[in-house]
Amino acid sequence: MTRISSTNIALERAEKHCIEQGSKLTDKRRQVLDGLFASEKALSAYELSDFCRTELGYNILPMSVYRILEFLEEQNLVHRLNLANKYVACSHIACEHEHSSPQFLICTSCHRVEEVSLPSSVMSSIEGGAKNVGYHLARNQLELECICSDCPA
Amino acid sequence: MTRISSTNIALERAEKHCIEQGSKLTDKRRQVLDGLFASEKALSAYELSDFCRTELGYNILPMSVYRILEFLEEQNLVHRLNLANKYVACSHIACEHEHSSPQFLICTSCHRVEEVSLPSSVMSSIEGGAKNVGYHLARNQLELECICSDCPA
DNA sequence: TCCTTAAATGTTATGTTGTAACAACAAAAG
DNA sequence: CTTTTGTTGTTACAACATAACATTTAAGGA
Repeated sequence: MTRISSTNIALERAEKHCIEQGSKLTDKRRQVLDGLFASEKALSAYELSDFCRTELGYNILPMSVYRILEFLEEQNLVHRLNLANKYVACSHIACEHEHSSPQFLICTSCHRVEEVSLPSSVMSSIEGGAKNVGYHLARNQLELECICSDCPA
Repeated sequence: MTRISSTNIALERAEKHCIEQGSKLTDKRRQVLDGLFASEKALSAYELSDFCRTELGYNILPMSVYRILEFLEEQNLVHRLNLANKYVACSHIACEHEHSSPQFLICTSCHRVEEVSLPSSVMSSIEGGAKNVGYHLARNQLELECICSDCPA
C-alpha cells in the first residue's frame, strides 16, 4: 500500500463524509487535507501552507489554511494538537473503526504523531482523579510528548 | 491562612532552595514568582508582566519575564504548561512533599490549575501503550483540559 | 435563464507570542 | 581596584493567529 493510494482512499472517504454532513470538500479543502496526509506529521498552519506550495504546487495562503483546518476539524478529519500548536490528519479516515477518545503520541523531535487507543480504564482513572478536586475533563483528548523510534533519545 | 502569609512562606522556601542549588533568587525573580502566586492561576509571560505591573507595581518587561520564568522552571519553582502556553507556580514549594510526575488539571475557562497526583498505574499504563508503537515518553508530565468547579460547564 | 442569497476564498492589516543580539549594570572573585 | 561572570535592559525581528472587508463561486428560487 503506497502513500498515494492510501491517501486517495482517505480523500474519497473524507469527501463522502462531508457530503453526509451536508457540507462540501472543496478543491482547496482537499488540497489542505492532501498536504497534511503527504507530510506524514503534525504541521502548523504556516508550515502546511509552505508544504502545500513547495511540495505539491498548491497555492493556499496561511489565512485560508487556518479557515480550512477549522472546517476540517469540525468534520473530525483533522485533529488540533494543543500541545504542539499543530495539526494532524485523522488516522482513522480510511478505516471503518470509530475512534473513542483520541490520544496522541507526539514526537517532539520530528513531529511524527501516533494516534493510539489507551485502555478505557486509564481515562476513567484520570476522570476520577479530576472529580476528586472538583474538576471535570473538558476534552477527552490526551496529548503526550514523546520521542519516536526514528529519533535519537 | 491568608494569601500573603502562605506566599511569604513559599518565597522564603524558594529563596532557600535557590541558595542550596548555588543560584540566587534576585529581586526581579522574587517579584515574578510573587506575581504568579498572587494571580492564583496560569499566566502567559505577557500576562504575568501585565499583572506584576498593574496589580503589584513591579515593572518587569516580557523579555525579562521569559528569562526569569526559564530560570524558575529550572529550579522547579514554576511549571510550564505546554497545553496552554502558560506558567503556574509549583504548588509544592511551601510543603515538604516531593512531587513525582506532575499532572495538571487546567481550567480552560478561568485558567485556574490544580496540580494532582494520579495513581502510578496510570502513567505506567500510558508508557506501556507508547512502547507498543515504538514511542517513549519524553516528559513525565500530564496536562488535561478541564472545567473547574467555579466555572459553568 | 437570470437574479438573489449564501458560502467560500482572497486580500490587507493588525494583534499576539516568542526569540535573538547586544548594551548596560551589578555582584563576586582575585 | 580590576576582571570576570551573571543578571537585567533595550531593540529588533520572526512566528503565530485573528479581524475586517472585498471578491468570487455555488445554490436556490422566480
